[in-house]
Amino acid sequence: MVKEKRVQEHRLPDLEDVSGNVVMRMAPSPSGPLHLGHSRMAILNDEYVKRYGGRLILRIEDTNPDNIDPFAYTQIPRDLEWLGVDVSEVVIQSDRFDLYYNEARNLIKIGKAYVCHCKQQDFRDMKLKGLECPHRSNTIETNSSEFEEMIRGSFRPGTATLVVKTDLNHPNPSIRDWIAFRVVDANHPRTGKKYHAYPMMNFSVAVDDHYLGLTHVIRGKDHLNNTEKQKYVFQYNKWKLPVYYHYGLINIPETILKTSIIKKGIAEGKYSGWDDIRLGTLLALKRRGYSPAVIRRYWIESGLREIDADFSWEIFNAMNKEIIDSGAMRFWFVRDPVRVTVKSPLPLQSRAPYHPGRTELGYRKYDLGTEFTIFVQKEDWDKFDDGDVLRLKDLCVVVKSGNVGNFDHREVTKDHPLKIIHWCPQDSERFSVYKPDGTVDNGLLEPLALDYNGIAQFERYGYVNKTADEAFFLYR
RNA sequence: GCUCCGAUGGUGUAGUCCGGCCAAGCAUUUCGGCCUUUCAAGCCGACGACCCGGGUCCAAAUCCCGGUCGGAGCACCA
Repeated sequence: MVKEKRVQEHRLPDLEDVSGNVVMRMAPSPSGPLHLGHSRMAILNDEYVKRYGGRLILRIEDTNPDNIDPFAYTQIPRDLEWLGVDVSEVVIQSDRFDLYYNEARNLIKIGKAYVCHCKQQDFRDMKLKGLECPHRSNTIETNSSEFEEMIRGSFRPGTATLVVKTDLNHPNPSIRDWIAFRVVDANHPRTGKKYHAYPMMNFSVAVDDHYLGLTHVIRGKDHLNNTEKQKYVFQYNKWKLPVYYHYGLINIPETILKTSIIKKGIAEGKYSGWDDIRLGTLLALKRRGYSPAVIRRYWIESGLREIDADFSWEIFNAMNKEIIDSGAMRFWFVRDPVRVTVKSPLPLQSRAPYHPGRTELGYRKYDLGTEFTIFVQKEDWDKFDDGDVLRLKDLCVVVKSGNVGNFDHREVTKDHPLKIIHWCPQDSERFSVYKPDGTVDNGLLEPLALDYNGIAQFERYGYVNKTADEAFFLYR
């Protein structure tokens, strides 16, 4: 009697309160292209929209002009396309100032927002103590006219904010009266100096989430407090709340993700660009040869749970290998080469499959003659002493004698295993593999590989993404 | 400090809501074996976990209480 195996399928849990189609969103700020960390929200949202049907809105949150890279407006949609995320609609917050202003006016009218002129530090101190700021009790008329002045640009930055009233006794000080608008004097990449009063994220997000008709919101745990703040706007307007999910924080080790650091590095010439393979941007991952499918699979497997976890490159790479291996042609790349002369009584020909599991793809064949030059890795060759017998992969068995390998009739069998090393023919060309740790491996690449583009496996070396001139190391 | 959240093998997760089919599944790593003219891939097998202490119950990974540990937030950033 064999116990039936339980079949495991990694599937995201169902969403709550789904009636018909869902409307979801992802809301990156255009500070730069998307990186691995961002991809989680994109994939999760996309998966659910695909499951239930509905719409996925890309909302670009560009309400902080100091933190915008114009390149991001065009690159983010491209990153998403590469990920296979289907965006139904793109919304840019800097197009929607009028909406935010009107909603603010409304909040003022119902007595739920006021214009405050406190110094930043004073405002914070009073909140901490649960005290009311002197402007909190201003009349609706005063607040309305002062807000219009904020909009017109009558106030200098730091001298006026619009504050949403919540509860000064809220146990969490950060939830108490929070700032909804501030005065910004900056040149916005899209709107220039047209606007002076800028909405804060918590305000514009609440308004947009409502007007865009979101049914479900999935985002990181770092927004837990923001969600609480935003709920006040929904409550004051009697709007229906979306269902919120907050997934846990993922620590992605040994990876450079911070946009500010990357930007600085590019400016200083430390990195070649957003696609420098040392970075964790999607552009870099693409260049190294990762499949977008692995990113999707990894995040689906990680699920929606609120646990903080470490990102596992080990598992990520294993998943990617599974996806790419069958398409990865095998080639010989000889690092740190030494010249070896092979001598044989009869002409030799080598024959190595492009893929050992897919022999229908054919073989790499070289006619070599009776005495010819090959290159092997110094590290390999040095492991043998004169008189040692070894196998040159897919070629022949030789006996080492200095820098000569003499043909030998012995075979590799189960009872007599021989060490097998790879090699490349005389007319191989110099080739470099760039690694994500910033180092470069120089060597020789076999002629039949030179025109190949795409994911390859350099035998006994590792998987790489090869272009005409160079290759980027993926992993072993 | 305050508020909130979480805790399943080395790692990532399933199961927890509605207690029993869980002497805990899957993946990865490691180690064996098979196959193989790559230290690749594939196949087979093994090792390995319910944070601690109480409680409820016939029965707890699952419910309750208390600890411990970890994380996030506490900006005129998003």
